[in-house]
Amino acid sequence: MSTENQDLKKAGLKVTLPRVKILQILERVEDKGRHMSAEDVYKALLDAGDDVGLATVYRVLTQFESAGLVSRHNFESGHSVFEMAKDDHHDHMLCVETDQVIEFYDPDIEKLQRKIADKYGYELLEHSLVLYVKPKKATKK
Amino acid sequence: MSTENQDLKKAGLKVTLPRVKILQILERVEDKGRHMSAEDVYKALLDAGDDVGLATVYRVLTQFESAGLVSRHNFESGHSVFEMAKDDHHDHMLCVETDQVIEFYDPDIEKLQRKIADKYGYELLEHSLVLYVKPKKATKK
DNA sequence: CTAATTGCAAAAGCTTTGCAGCGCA
DNA sequence: TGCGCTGCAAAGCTTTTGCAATTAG
Repeated sequence: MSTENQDLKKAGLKVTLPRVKILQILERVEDKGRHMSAEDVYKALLDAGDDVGLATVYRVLTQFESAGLVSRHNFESGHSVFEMAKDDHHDHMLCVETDQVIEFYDPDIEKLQRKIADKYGYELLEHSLVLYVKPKKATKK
Repeated sequence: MSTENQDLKKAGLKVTLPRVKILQILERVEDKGRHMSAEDVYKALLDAGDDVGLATVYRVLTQFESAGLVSRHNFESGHSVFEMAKDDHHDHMLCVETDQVIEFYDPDIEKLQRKIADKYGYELLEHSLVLYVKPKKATKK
């Protein structure tokens, strides 16, 4: 049995066509450094010839999020984007020109954040850090 | 003439009751370490007996943002919150228990962010950093 | 006076929900 | 077979927009 199906079972979700397809789409796009909105996933399904309702896409993505299979982000206001959940924490860099998503982890930044919260008398629960970037100009020869 | 009115004129906006009132509300709440949504501002206006339409609140807040008078944030998904614009850049700490907003600036974090973007071949344009925190437990005597 | 502004209501995105029928286990 | 799942359409929220009436300068 495929990995996707095992993941679904483990999450207590029935192995249905919409769920499997959506997982595959998210996995495939993962390599390209892109995140998808519910609408994106929906269109990808239609393009692939799979007739899945938009409401189902939303429901499935929400279930996946609860199950810890995917993470939801709200980079741009107005809509959510999703990515396959990773085991390790990471922050995001978003290229405003190519829409590329780069994930990174910096222990120093993590440490500084805890220190700052502490300084103000708080305990850090979680954080959201997004860097908006553009490609560096090529250096002149 | 009041400061608000000068700010409005400078922004090329006519000095109208809704705009003055909204500015006042934002300034007043500024001291309490809170940010307001459009709906919050709208309710505050009604409470104060000022009959301003919700659409106007949205329009005015958007104009203020364009004019650089206020900043818009999208901490929680689903809606925007506003604060009076500050001259200096700062990030936010959000207490999940009291809804208090603490603003902070850490030069080391700023520097690290530029360094990380650079490492990946990008130039840092801007960033969004929000720390979600809760009050530290009181230390035992 | 006249262009800017406002209020109301309608409409537009994104997302959720109710319900009847379909399908996995 | 039975409960979970899906599709469709309708509804919910936040925010925007069209338009006629109002108002600041």
